[in-house]
Amino acid sequence: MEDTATPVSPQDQVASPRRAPSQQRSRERVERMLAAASALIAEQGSDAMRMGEVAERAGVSIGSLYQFFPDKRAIVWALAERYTAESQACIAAALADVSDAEGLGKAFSELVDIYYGLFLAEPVMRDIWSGTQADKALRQLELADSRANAEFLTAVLKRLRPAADPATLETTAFLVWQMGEAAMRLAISVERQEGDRLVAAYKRMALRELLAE
Amino acid sequence: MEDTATPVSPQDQVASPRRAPSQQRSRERVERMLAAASALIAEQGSDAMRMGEVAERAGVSIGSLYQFFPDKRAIVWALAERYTAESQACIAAALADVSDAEGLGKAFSELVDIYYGLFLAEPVMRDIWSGTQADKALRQLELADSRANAEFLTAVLKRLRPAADPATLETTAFLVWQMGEAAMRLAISVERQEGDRLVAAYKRMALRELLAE
DNA sequence: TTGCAAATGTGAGGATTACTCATATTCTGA
DNA sequence: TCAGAATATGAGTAATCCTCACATTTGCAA
Repeated sequence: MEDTATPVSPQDQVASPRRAPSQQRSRERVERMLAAASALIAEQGSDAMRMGEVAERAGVSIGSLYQFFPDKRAIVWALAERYTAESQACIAAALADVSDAEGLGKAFSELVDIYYGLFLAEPVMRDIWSGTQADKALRQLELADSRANAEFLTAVLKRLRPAADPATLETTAFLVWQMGEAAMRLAISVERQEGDRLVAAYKRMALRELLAE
Repeated sequence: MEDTATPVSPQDQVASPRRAPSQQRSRERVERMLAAASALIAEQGSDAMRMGEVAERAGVSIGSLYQFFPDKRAIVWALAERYTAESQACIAAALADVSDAEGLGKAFSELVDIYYGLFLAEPVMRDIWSGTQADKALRQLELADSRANAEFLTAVLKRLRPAADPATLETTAFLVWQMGEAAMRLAISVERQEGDRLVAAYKRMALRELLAE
């Protein structure tokens, strides 16, 4: 008795700028809007962020905000996109020239530390990735990002274990990466000391899996 | 000023019934409210659930709803609490008499299958645990639940590996359990086939960790 | 039974907030 | 120079959570 599934329900749609700023003036204003949003998220969390407050702090009208962002989530999404783009390059570089088990262990361990440090230090990043499960657009972005990152890991695994089934390696890499993100979220939501222990435990667990044959 | 002492910080406080129903009549009505909420969540998700709609479907006024639930999240929380209470007993039973590695492997594998099946079959459970990251009260409930479940696992590990450091075993069990919940959420958000593979990969990974020395 | 306090029931309306739109202003290119 | 595109504005709209003053029902002691 269900309706025929619509290909894309409005809720799932990824929000993109309603109109790309083409003039220098508007580009600067959009930057101010994002900066204001970022500051407010750091202070209160994205849920408590009010559109009127973003506009006021950016020194623009509420109408201007909606000129470039179709809705509230689009602003958060735009910020999230920047983080993923930045981190992706970093991850690619760290894993690019890994060629043996020892190298993987070292690179992976460092990556986890960097990520954990980022989560601890960047309230905006923390907030955005916490809300990730609830917001479908964000969830899709995170999944896409995670798949991309997992591919770097898959590439390394294929070099280290050429005999293994490629599909299995892909699944393993994707799972390990996602578990890492979940471990980070968990770690930052408990006491710092326990968080550290959990991250360390994750490292051991992940490496055991990555290096198993 | 208020005589009713409510020593609570509004944001983080776990929402409990504003007033426990003491008469038979009101208990039945509260049940109807929860049933209506459950149905609506199954249909549209808890985010799209409207308080007015819950009241209407339960055949009560909006005021009655707020007589027993301080806010919208409290309804979701009440439903979540039931699921956790139910599943906890099931988990305790499954792990209670595990005494060797083989038994753990079997019991754990079955538990994962049951959980995965539940997530796939129960839209309400799926929805509630998806929103878990965003809602602090829900997150706390899930953490508490997870710790409780991890304790059963810890007890088993202590029996199997009496020489190991207890604190390490506790961390391992908690992490493995949380990773399991994350794996479930991941698995149900991708294609069924990939989800199955991810759950299988999680099983291998978790068991390798649990049975390692 | 009767009376009364406590428990419960009600729904119009207050308050907040995301978002729109008619209109005004600024910019760009020919 | 000037038409039209891009941008800016903010009062107003709509949706929705939740309150509150008042009505009704229930439990129970006299």
